[in-house]
Amino acid sequence: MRGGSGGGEDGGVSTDILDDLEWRGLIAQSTDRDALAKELAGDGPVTLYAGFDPTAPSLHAGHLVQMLTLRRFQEAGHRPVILAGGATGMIGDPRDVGERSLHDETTVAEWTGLIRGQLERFVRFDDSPTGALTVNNLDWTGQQTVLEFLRDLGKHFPVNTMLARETVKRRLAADGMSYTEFSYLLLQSQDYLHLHRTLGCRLQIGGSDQWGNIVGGVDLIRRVEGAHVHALTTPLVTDSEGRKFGKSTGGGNVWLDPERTSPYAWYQYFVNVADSDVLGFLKLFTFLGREEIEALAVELTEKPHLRSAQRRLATELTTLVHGEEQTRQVTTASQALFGRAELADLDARTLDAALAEVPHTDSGGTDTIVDLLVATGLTESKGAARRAVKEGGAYVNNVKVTDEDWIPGADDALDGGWLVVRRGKRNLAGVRLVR
RNA sequence: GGCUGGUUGCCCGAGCGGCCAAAGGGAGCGGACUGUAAAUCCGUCGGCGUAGCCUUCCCAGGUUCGAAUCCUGGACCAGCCA
Repeated sequence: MRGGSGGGEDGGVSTDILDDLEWRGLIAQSTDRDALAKELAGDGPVTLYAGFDPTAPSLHAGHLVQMLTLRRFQEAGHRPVILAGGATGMIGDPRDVGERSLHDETTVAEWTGLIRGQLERFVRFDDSPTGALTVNNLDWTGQQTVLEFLRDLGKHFPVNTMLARETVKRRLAADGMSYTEFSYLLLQSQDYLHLHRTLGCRLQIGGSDQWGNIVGGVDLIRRVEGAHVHALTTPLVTDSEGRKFGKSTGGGNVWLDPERTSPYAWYQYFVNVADSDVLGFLKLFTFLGREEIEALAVELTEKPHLRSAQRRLATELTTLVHGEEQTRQVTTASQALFGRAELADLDARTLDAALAEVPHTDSGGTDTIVDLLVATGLTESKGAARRAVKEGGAYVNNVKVTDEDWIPGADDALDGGWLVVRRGKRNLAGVRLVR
């Protein structure tokens, strides 16, 4: 099937990438599927790309689908190109909800560098024909003049087609949209054209919300070059309640940057995935094969309380993003803190290691439970902390604390001087008593 | 450029001079039940030194004993007209 680039390097590679993607539920829309399948099966690697705009200093879990899909293609013998949107990030892809605020050049440049570093962890870079490349669209867009943009590029875009796009229609029906965002399509289309010309890129992938932008590039290439290239989108991943994947229950994003979302919190996010979502997520976000996932499905039905599927999902993804060492630490911490073992039985070393993974702080020993909840970040204000105590949601060393003025005594300290403070069922923090 | 309507807490949305830290819903949070799941039920949901005080209802002024509510100016959005 595949060209001469040697068998599946990481093993377990499916014989047909599109079938595998289909089975995983990773295909939302695509241009001529048969033609694409034929090209992918042809001699030599197909060069494909996905673009990522720097809209924040870090990527979040929602970006994983695309990155992992690039990797799936690479493992199937194709060449992935990662595009960092240094230029498009300055403009802003129109969303349904409303105009984006612009970030200044320095910020975008900085963020571009940061997300680029994160992206490069997911694919393999080497000199082989399937070795990945990274590009930045600022390199070919930054120097372009207004006249070039309007004459050479703009001429190929009928406004009526642009107006017919779903996002544009929705925005015009709601809050309207600036010319800036309206023009975004042209830049992304130009990217595809550029990569087609310079790297022979023949496939762009992206989220299903990118369909219009991607097809814009396909059309442009057909008009300018007379070539037929492809578009493939992945579905917007939501959980069974329709929430966008990668939003923590608190509402914020789950970030790849360990400074923003600790590896422990990252792991916990996936451990807590609902039963009804976990199998789908295993298909979408891991490289486990059909048999393994089916085995986990059986386990999920027969012994749901073990949460094997969730644990596996969390372990796989933490390893992928944070590495094996971190994963070992957070799983150990999770076992210690959520395990059935008595906290008092844990030794100082275990506690040190486990509590290092959760928010922790020092206390002189005169802080009340309310102060400790605030100091560890378990609650956002003293009011919220008092509420937590009043509602019976505050615990120290697994014992409920009901008095707002409770102050830890010397014999409350576990080995190593630790207190394990908990809010609700699963929000943990460490406090080290220092006197 | 003109006219009309709009801008309220995380989101949606009521309020139209005092009884408003602001109805209702959603999300979130806590509890019960479980399996660190879902569903359900109950509670909670601006901040603080919590029978009180402070900061909020696009922004800046003003009227008033008192303004989210009235007036003036400004910003932004929508619809219609040009």
